[in-house]
Amino acid sequence: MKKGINTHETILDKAIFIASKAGIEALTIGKLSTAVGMSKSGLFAHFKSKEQLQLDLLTAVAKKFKEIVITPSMKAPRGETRIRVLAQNLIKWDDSEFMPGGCMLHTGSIEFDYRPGPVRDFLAFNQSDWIDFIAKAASIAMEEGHFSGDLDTQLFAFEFHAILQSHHFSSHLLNDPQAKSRAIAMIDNLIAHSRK
Amino acid sequence: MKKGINTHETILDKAIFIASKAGIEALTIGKLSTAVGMSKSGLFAHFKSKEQLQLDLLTAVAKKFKEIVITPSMKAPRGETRIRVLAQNLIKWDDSEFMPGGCMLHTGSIEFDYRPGPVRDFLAFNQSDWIDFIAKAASIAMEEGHFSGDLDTQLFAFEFHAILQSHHFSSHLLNDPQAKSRAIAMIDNLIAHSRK
DNA sequence: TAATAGTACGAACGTTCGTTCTATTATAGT
DNA sequence: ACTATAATAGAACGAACGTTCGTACTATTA
Repeated sequence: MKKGINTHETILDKAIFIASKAGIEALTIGKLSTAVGMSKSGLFAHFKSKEQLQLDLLTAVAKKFKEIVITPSMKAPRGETRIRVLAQNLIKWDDSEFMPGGCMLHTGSIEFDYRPGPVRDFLAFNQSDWIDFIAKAASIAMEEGHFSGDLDTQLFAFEFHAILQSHHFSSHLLNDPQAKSRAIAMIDNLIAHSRK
Repeated sequence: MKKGINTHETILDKAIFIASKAGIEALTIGKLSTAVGMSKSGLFAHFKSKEQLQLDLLTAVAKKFKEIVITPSMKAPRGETRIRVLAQNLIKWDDSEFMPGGCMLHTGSIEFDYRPGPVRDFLAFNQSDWIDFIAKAASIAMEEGHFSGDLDTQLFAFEFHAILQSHHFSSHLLNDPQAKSRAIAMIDNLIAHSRK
C-alpha cells in the first residue's frame, strides 16, 4: 500500500524537527504522536520499537545529508573549490529549517557515545565515513596541485570537521550572529595553511 | 552538621561519574540513589529538585575544571607556554577517570542547547567565559611577543576550543588511540600559524 | 535533660514511558 | 463491488519517572 509510506515520511519529518532540539532519546512516542496528530499505537505500528524509530530517523537524516551536502559537492570542480563548496553546504546544513536544533549526526554522536547498540553503531560508522570523505576530498586537492604534497589528509579532515563542530557550538549554544562568518574565516585559514 | 556535607559530595561524585556517560537528563534520581546506596527520598532531600541536582552537579564539575585546568595554567609562564600547558591539561581533563564520558561542560552544552532554563544558562555562561579566557591567554601571548601582533584572539579562542571538541569526538565516539596525539598536532599547527 | 535541626527512610502520589493486545476503519487489487 | 490486508485507534500493561509525605533516628544546642 502507499498511504503508509507517506505517513511514515510525515512522521519522520516531524520527528527530525522535534528531536533536533530535544535530543534523540527525549523524543518520545507519545509526544511525537500528538505532534503528528495520530494515536500512540497507530504511530508505534510503523516502527515496532523506539530504537527502530531512532534508526529510521537517523537514516532519513543521513539521506538528506547526502542530498544537501555530499551530492552537490561532487558537482563542484575537484580540489580546493570542492572543499569550499563542501564547507558552505555544511554551514547551510547545520542551519537547516527542517532541523532547527542543528546537525543531528553531530548531537546524536555525543548523546549516544556511551550507549552501546545499533544507534551508536550507526552514528559512529556515519561519522567515520564522513571523516574519510573529507580526507579523500583533501587528497584530491593534493592531486590537483592545490594543496601541499606533504599534507596530512587525515589531520586535515579532523581539522575541517572541528570547524563545523565549532560552528554548531557558536550557532546553537551561544546564538552568536558571527557563527557563520567565523566558520568561514576558520575554513579560509585551514585552506591557506594547506596550500603549497 | 557535617555528615550531610560528606554525603552531598559523595552523591555528586557518583552523579558526575554516571552522567558523564549517560547524559545529564538520563541520570535519574532512582538509579543514582541505588548507585550511591541510599533511598530515593533520602537522596532527593539533598537537592529538593532534579534541576537543582543538575545545577549542583555542574557547579562541582566547573570547580574541578578550575582546579585541573585553569589554576595550574596560571602558574605556567605567560604566553605560548601557558597556551600549551592549557592544552595539555585540557586533554587530561577530557580523559579524567572521575568523568569517564568526557567533559560534561561540552556534552551538557549540546544536550541543553535548546532546553531553556537555569541549566542551559549555566552552561552557556560557562562556555562563554571559557572562550574569553582562551582569548585572554592569546592576547597575553601577543603581549609577550610570542604571537603575531595582528592575531584575531577571538578567532584563536574558537579555533583552540574546536580542537578540544575534536578531541572529544575522536576519543569518546571513535575510540581512536590517536586522539591525543592528533589533538596535540592540531595545537602545534594553530600555535605555529599564530606566531609572528 | 529538653528542644531543635539535620539526615535518611519507606510508602505512595499522579504522570509518562515503551509496548502489547484487540477491534475498527480505510484502501488497494481483483 | 468484494475481499484481503494495510493502517489506525483504543484500552490496558508494568515499569520508571520526579516529587511529597509522615516518620524515625541522631547529633547538636539550649
